[in-house]
Amino acid sequence: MTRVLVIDDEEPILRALRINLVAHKYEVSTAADGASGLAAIARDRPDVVILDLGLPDMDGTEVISGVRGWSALPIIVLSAWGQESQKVAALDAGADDYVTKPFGMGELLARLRVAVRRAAPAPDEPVVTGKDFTVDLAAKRVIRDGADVRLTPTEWQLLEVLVRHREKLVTQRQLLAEVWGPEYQSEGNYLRVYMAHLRRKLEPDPSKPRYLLTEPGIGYRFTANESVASPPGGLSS
Amino acid sequence: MTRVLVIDDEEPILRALRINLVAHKYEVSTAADGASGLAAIARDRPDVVILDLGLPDMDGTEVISGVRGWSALPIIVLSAWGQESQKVAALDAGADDYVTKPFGMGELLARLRVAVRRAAPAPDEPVVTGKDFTVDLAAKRVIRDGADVRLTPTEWQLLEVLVRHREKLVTQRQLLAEVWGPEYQSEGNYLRVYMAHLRRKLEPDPSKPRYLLTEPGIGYRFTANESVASPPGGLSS
DNA sequence: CCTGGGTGTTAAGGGCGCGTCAAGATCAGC
DNA sequence: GCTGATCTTGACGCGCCCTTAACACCCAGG
Repeated sequence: MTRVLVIDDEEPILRALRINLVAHKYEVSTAADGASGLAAIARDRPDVVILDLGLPDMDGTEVISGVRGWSALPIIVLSAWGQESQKVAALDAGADDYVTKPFGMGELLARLRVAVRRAAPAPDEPVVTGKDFTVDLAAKRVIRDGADVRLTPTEWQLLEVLVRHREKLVTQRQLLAEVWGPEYQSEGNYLRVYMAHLRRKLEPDPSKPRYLLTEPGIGYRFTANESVASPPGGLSS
Repeated sequence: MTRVLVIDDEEPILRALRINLVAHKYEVSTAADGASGLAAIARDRPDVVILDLGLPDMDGTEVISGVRGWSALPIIVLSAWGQESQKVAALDAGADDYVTKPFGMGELLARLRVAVRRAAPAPDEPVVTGKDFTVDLAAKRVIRDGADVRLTPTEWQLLEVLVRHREKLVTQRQLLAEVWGPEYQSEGNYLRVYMAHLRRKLEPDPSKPRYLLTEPGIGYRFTANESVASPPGGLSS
């Protein structure tokens, strides 16, 4: 079920949106100001955000750029005023769409469908397999030696981010922001602890990782093919 | 330059759009009806389409679904009427955005930027390859003789700056500022040490650099093609 | 031939990031 | 309220990376 976060301080609008969204099979959560909205995004990770610009505590574009610093999730902006410069500012700050009040619920729902449709471009290979285990992203399962490997929620989130970017290097900041939230970007300890967990559960020899590789000082990389030969020239000094 | 196709049958709107878009550095082509519009999309492959729904020969949603059958290029719909059901139909048919006339040119340009921004997830050329090695900026990976070359964080940052400005000369001050920070602009030693590291790891003959060239007294240059031939004839002065 | 500025090369030491472990805190289920 | 699992937090040792310095080299000019 698609999860929508509505950030708005006007009670009637909030209620109308909630009723309509729930009726169309969305899972709805709400926040009444920008600060709690940002916190809710970091905590709940909704699939799409509907953001009213007329918030009591901060400017709407601040909320947008606060999110865009670490996530690309779709943001649809609502606004009461027709100020064109405000529309331009919000769109350029990173909003995906802009709807002016009063708006028709049918239109908002259609724009919501567009945003969600566009954000789900991953019907490709949900199963990644190494020689020692298989990761099924869609089924959220890891199979090793024919048996399920039990992963805790945090372990799974971390593995999922790495597998989605397989073969690519993912920086520590990016991993921390996507798994723990943007305010944890300096807690490098978490990464080391949970990478150790994953390696103990997945690697044939946890002390010599073949799949979950460390790039010292930068981040981590998940790789399925073992094309890690020793360079012929060597690094000998 | 971003290429925009405008499909509209009203001459004044067409002219206004063309003038504004060209003024903002877009490359503009036009079509006056749905059939020629579809033909133009197939032939020219524009980066984004602006489509007026009020076409003489066919319904706008037919044009949209005709495109969506084989391409995901961004489509922004223009319409004179406020009919909500029409908006919903166009958006559900696959349009990315819907702007109602009369519209402000600033808003349309902002929505155009959003569409282009979203359709171009690869703004930089991530892979640069020489004859002896390959640099993959997106994956943060260097491959030489089929094997990964291990680079330390500083080595990678330095290489990244040089590759981003490939073929261009980068001054020492600029390199120092981008890798070590603006307060290190006089530490010329660092540069020489790390250039030596990179050359030892990447160059076939580190003492005779072919890719990481020194411009004495100014800075360094990364070059992939060795088209720096000396004139064969003897026209020396 | 000598001199000096800019460059290339190498080596050594100190600091820091990484892996590891374990105990306390927090949460979920019964 | 208890119990087990999970998350958080701190400490510690090792290896590697950055820094730094010393020296050889090339070239231009005196």
